[in-house]
Amino acid sequence: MKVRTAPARKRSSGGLPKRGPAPRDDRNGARRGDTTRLAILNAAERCFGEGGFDGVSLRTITEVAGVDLALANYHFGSKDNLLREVIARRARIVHDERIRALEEARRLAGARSPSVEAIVTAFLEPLLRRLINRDQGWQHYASLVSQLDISPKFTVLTGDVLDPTALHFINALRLALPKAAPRAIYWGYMFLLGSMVQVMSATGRIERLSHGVCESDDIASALRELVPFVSGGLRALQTAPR
Amino acid sequence: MKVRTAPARKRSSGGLPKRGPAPRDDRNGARRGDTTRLAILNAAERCFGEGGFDGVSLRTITEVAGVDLALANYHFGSKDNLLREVIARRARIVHDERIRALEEARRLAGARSPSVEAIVTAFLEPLLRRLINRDQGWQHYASLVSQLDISPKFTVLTGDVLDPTALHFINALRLALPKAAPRAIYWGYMFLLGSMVQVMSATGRIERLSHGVCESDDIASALRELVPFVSGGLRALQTAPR
DNA sequence: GTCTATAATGAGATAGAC
DNA sequence: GTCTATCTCATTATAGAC
Repeated sequence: MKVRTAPARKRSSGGLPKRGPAPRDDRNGARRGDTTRLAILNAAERCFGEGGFDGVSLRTITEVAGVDLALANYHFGSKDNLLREVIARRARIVHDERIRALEEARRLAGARSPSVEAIVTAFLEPLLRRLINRDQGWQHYASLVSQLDISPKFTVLTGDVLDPTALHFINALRLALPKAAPRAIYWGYMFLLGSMVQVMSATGRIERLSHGVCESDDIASALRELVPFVSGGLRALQTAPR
Repeated sequence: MKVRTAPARKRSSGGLPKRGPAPRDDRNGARRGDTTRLAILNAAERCFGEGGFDGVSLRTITEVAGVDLALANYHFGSKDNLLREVIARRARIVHDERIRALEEARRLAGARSPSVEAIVTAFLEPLLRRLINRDQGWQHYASLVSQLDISPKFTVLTGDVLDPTALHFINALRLALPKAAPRAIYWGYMFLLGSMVQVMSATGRIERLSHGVCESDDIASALRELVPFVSGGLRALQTAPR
């Protein structure tokens, strides 16, 4: 995947669009193009989540969106950039909510550090709650992010968007686990990510392994195991011999 | 990815090849085609690991292998089947060694169950040890398996090969953690997988996050954190409120 | 902003000579 | 078993009419 500069859509040039008054097609005042744009964005999210970035073509995406093929490039410039915008849209929301949850945990803890459980929950809940609510868009987003997280090709892209969140929580964990070495905290954060990703990727594997005792899309149950697992794991890093 | 029946290579038809005596090209008695076959297998492993299954073409793979394009289909029938053989080759080895390590742990534990640490180590070590030794083939394999593990499209393929191992270790964990609910064990195994996958995928992300304190390819250090993390996490599942 | 049409390239797979 | 050549179809992206 080559990283290119985004062409086409000239919207951020500061002022108003050069053309005449924007045509409206619903009573909320959205421009006509915005609904196509949104349709492509949603279709791309679903297709990328199910098939992976390289496994899905713009043709498929625009078909699913019910729009013309050429509109993908018109609105997003390139497939790469479409992926970027798919990620950015929801990543912003999760980031903000995680930071707010972390601040709330700090407020509740007063002068002391929040517990590991509180920090881990502040990280996991904002995204997993939306999966518990069975929001399809978020489910596809979660599946996509999981795949990008593992793939060596996409770390640059995901890093730009996800690293700021990571640094906040690594810092919080450091304070909550004063006896753990920095190295342990960094790896611990990766393990937290990895465990979460297994829950988010919804591959259906746990159904097979458990003969139906567990279900990939029962995120509420998974979260009840995930928080103690990760918290217990992080605590164990404090006492590990080194 | 369509699952197809593998054509072309007629070797398993029971008897000897129909053609005359196999041409030899080295003193170990390998047939000429076997070295091409191996070259393709190795190139595919590397390319798939770095670019993902859909991100790499047979053209690229055969170029890397230094052989003609048509030979990929001649020897493996299809791209799908090539992937299958790439995985199967090493999965067998890891499976066998994991089972042997588990049996050894049982022998050492005598009448009691092996410790969680011993079970987790028996699972992790056979594969991670090869990464510690910086074996490039295994590194690419590990990266590939990590990606397949997350992708919804490939669970059927990976399941066939990897599920038997999983069931053995889930069973062992059940005995080592008698107070944990079955549900907790299944999810715990997934979290173990997820944490391991983060170590194996070697995306370089931890370098960025830790400003060089940790390194993606320092698997020995990662393993020293991974075993206590996972073991502590699994133990915490026993006492989790439900 | 949307459409038709097409450029330009790449994909997996195969037929047939050697 | 290997190679050349090619089939057939899909790919991203763009040009230009409306």
